[in-house]
Amino acid sequence: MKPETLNFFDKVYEVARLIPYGRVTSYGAIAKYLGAARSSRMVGYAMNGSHGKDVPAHRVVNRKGLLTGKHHFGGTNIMQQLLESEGVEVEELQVKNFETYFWDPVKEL
DNA sequence: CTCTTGACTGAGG
DNA sequence: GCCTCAGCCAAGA
Repeated sequence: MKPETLNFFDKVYEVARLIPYGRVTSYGAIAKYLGAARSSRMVGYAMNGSHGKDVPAHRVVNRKGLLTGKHHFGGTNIMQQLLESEGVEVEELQVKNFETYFWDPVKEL
């Protein structure tokens, strides 16, 4: 299929789906991979429609490893529990050893 | 068309 | 390292 036909949102979803199990990445990393490094906010904005799709949005956090989007997972600590169930240690909405779990699509793909 | 909203980021103090 | 400010840009009203 032609990538040109894919919307910005769709591209975000595809990259998010490529995030390995037990790993996390940042909005900026995804944006950069898409060639829109300055549209990091759009990545998060796009995740609003990620529900109902196979997008592991819980593996996407901000550059500090903070689970800024947890409010979009039902309002509770669902996002954190999802990560912990994958082996990612999370403490107070923040991923521990973030650099260790960090997965950069630009480098890994 | 203009204006607002945001799951962000980098630079400066 | 933390806090604050400004820039970024797509989508929706």
